[in-house]
Amino acid sequence: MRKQGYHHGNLRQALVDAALKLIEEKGPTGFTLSEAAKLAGVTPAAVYRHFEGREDLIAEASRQGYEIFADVMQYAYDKGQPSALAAFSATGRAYLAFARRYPGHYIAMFESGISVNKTPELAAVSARARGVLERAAEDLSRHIPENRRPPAAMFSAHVWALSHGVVELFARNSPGTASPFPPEELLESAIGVYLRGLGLIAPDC
Amino acid sequence: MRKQGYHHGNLRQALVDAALKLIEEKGPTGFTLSEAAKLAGVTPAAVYRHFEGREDLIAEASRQGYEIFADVMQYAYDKGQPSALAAFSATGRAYLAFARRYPGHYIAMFESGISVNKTPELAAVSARARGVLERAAEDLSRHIPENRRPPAAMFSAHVWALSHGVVELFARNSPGTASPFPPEELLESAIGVYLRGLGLIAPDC
DNA sequence: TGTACATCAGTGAACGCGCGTTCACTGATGTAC
DNA sequence: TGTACATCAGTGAACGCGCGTTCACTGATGTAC
Repeated sequence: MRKQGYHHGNLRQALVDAALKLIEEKGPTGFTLSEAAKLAGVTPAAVYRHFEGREDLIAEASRQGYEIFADVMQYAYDKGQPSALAAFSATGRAYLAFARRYPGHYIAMFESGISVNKTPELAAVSARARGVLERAAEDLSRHIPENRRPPAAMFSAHVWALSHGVVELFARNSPGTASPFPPEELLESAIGVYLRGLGLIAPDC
Repeated sequence: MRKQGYHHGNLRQALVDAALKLIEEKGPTGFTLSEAAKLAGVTPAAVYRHFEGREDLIAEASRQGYEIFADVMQYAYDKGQPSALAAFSATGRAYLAFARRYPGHYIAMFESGISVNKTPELAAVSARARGVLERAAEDLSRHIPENRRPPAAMFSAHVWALSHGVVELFARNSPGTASPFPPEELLESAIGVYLRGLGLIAPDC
């Protein structure tokens, strides 16, 4: 995607990529329109040919992140089938894997302060992602005796929160809160204990 | 703490309070030195009589937060004694309660990007807080048969991550990720399932 | 194939703004005698 | 109790900076004939 003359060729995506890189490096705070433009080899004013402004650019970065995120979760879910348990665990792992592989997207999605309701497209794709995890939870909840089955939405919220917490606290170098365990192990073991608590896997293994 | 004349009386703390209020309202991004000074009824330059600069002010806000946080956790732990289980659950609940009651502090501590190693005092008090949760986890882990007991540090990391995730995703109005459950219930139920998974509470109740 | 022209995607200069920080200053306070 | 003076905690003006955004412009591209 090198700029070669007056016209860039694919400036829109180049700007998104630049934004993602900057967000990853400096956080959503550190990201500036001007710097993203510079990184893409273009004048700040050029950005306005493709986006309404700074917020709009971040929103697009976030949208692309949710798109990947939803795909990744869906893929993990499908791969775990037909075992509801395997599908559920896989989506949890996929969450963490996504956060580690696409940190810029992750930050744009969850830490940039952009509301998921900023645009209809963003709302739709984030709903799709949440939907996958909720479906996995629902499948799983059918294996629990009906009378003491907690709502599936609660399941998925639990795992979502757990995954997000692990990412924020332990998968970043962030607030010095180093853990003696790698995040993957932490999440895996937590989900293991959790599923045992639901009576979905054998008590000792 | 009203300013009455040329001298303020307690400007240092007034600035911290102003910073906390602004951080709570606008996030760590939205917080500016100048605005905090204005809120305290003082010229931006006056801030430099009490702090080295913007970062230093945030660090102090964070430090005060950790101080309260550690106290709250300690109190919860003590109150749960002598039951290791009660003490452990109480610290988890205390985490969430703190986040809800002191949102400005919480954000300064965990979302402002200030490293816990910024100053020795900050490092010390954050270690104290973490220590309480780790001790609660250790007490609890003694009730698990030794041969299949996971490390206590892992426990506490799990609960810490879960609590943080619940706060970030569901206890804020933030990224439109509304949940049909109140955060307290979410955390309580998740910890319940988790403890059941550890075999520490009865399978069905 | 060649020319005229519309459309598009960039430029570059300029803007107003609020930021963090500095500096010499001055008003208020407290202490020594 | 009163005066002189050191210390302290503020002021207010100024700075340089980089930001997001606007505007009239111009160079490149593609299409019609």
